[in-house]
Amino acid sequence: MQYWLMKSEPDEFGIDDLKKCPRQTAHWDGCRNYQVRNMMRDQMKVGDLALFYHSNTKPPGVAGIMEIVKEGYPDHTAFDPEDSHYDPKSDPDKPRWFMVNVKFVEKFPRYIPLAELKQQSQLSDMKILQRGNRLSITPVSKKEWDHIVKMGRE
DNA sequence: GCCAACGTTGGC
DNA sequence: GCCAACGTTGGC
Repeated sequence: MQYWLMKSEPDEFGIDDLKKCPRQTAHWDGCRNYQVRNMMRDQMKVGDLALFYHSNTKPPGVAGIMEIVKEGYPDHTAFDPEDSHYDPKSDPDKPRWFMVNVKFVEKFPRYIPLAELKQQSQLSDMKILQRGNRLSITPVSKKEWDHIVKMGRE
């Protein structure tokens, strides 16, 4: 079982939106980055847990936990010319982009701002804290996971 | 295969 | 709104 951190802009889709979805489940569509595509297609497994990270908001930070409930499958929004994530180079017969389904697990009683994560020496290796990191999904170690969950539940 | 130009991400 | 970092594109 693995742990992840998944970024989304709450103006587009935040943890409260996920909670309001039918069965509190949604597909994580729109990723157009190959490294992230590979993680969703090859590595993320049902039962894995992920931190829901709110990016491009004030302040950015970790809002809660979700669970992977469906493994990588073609991102159909790439086939739809009307969709903002449309990619004509992705063919339904040979899909270029993949997504997973996630289910709401928990919203932390306490939102953890990025600035606070940066203060934790135990978290200094986290991908999200490395400069220049732009991946929307990154793996999280068990140690980092436990530390962050503890902060969120304080 | 190189690399300049361009687009996007995302914190500040 | 700015801009650093990084990915992608496309001419050569």
